[in-house]
Amino acid sequence: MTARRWIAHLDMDAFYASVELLRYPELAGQPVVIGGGRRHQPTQRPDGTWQFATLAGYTGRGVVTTATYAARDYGVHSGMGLMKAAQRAPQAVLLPTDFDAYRHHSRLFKAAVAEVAPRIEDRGIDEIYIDLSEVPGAQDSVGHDATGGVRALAQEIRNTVRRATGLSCSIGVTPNKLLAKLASELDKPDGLTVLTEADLPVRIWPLPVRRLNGIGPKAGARLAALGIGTIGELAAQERARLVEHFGRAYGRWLHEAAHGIDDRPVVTHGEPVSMSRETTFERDLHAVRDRAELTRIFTTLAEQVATDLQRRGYAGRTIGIKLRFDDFRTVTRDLTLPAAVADAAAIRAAAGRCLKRVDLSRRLRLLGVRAGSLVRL
DNA sequence: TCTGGGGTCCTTCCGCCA
DNA sequence: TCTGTGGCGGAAGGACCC
Repeated sequence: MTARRWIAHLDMDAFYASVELLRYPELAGQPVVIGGGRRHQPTQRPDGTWQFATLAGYTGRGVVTTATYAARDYGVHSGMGLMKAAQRAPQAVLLPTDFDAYRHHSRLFKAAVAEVAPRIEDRGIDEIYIDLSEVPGAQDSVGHDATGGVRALAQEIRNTVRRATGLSCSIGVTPNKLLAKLASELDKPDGLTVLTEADLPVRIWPLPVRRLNGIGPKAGARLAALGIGTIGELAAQERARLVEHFGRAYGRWLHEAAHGIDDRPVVTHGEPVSMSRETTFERDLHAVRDRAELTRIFTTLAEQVATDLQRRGYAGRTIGIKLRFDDFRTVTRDLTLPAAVADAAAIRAAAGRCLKRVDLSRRLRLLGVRAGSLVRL
């Protein structure tokens, strides 16, 4: 009897907002939106209670990073412009993002999971994949339930995360990463879903294709134009038809994904590929009229990239810039150097050479600096 | 009143070279 | 020498994700 492969996907529930609720428990149950700039910091009244900003009257270019479930009930969701969110839920509390706090709690929950199951793949600040296949107990049956052992293990992980952080998470446990990612969303928040291949037709096929990790807005729209809305409808397609419309690699992937096939391993270590800093201006800037301000921002970005590289012990051989114009068109320029660099002056100089290759007659809304082709120092 | 910031990966094109 | 082919690195853009 060969061991069954069990992959878990763990997703923290409304992570940023939930971390903020640890700090401000009086906001529990209220619509709260995280996003925007440094202003809108809560201020403490003389009696010790907090005065919070609300979305009402918000002006600026920020977007919603996370919203509590109460705020989502008003139709507010991440990625939405804060101005639009303010129309839908003017009474919602607005809190600025505090990445240091989220990183701290991210480390806490990942360390807690590692105590139970050490084979973890990092997928950003609030989610991970966990290979449970070889964790003691995962292959055990409980009564006639062949998934009983792994279910108990996943429940133990959820309890451990809650003990370590006070936060809830949702877990999906399935034979692979693709299905685990889908499963973790089926009973969110604070849910646990275990699926096998046999559950595919009933639990997965009714879902819209957009729920598949790897089908975004573009592919979703193209599939819709072909009359394919659900994962089941995608699974019913001839592979050749999908290859014909989407190319060999992506067409095959679509076909396999719809049938729940995914052999990707859980990758427990990874080297960074690039490091970048970018900023959207409060108002659009012109290369000539706002030259001094742009120069200052450009230099700061180069310094930030240099600091990030040095702190983490890397140098970059390819330096690049990113510009976004007032019409939202984005261009990039790269320059590969003879040797990798990590100091601000060299990055600034290479980025400056990139900038000379761009037509700057339109006003700019964003500027970014990037280091790629990283090498360890 | 549109549309953040930090990433990864893939495709395409182009020049260079064998 | 002419033409073709194929590999490869670099550059640019795009799709997608958290």
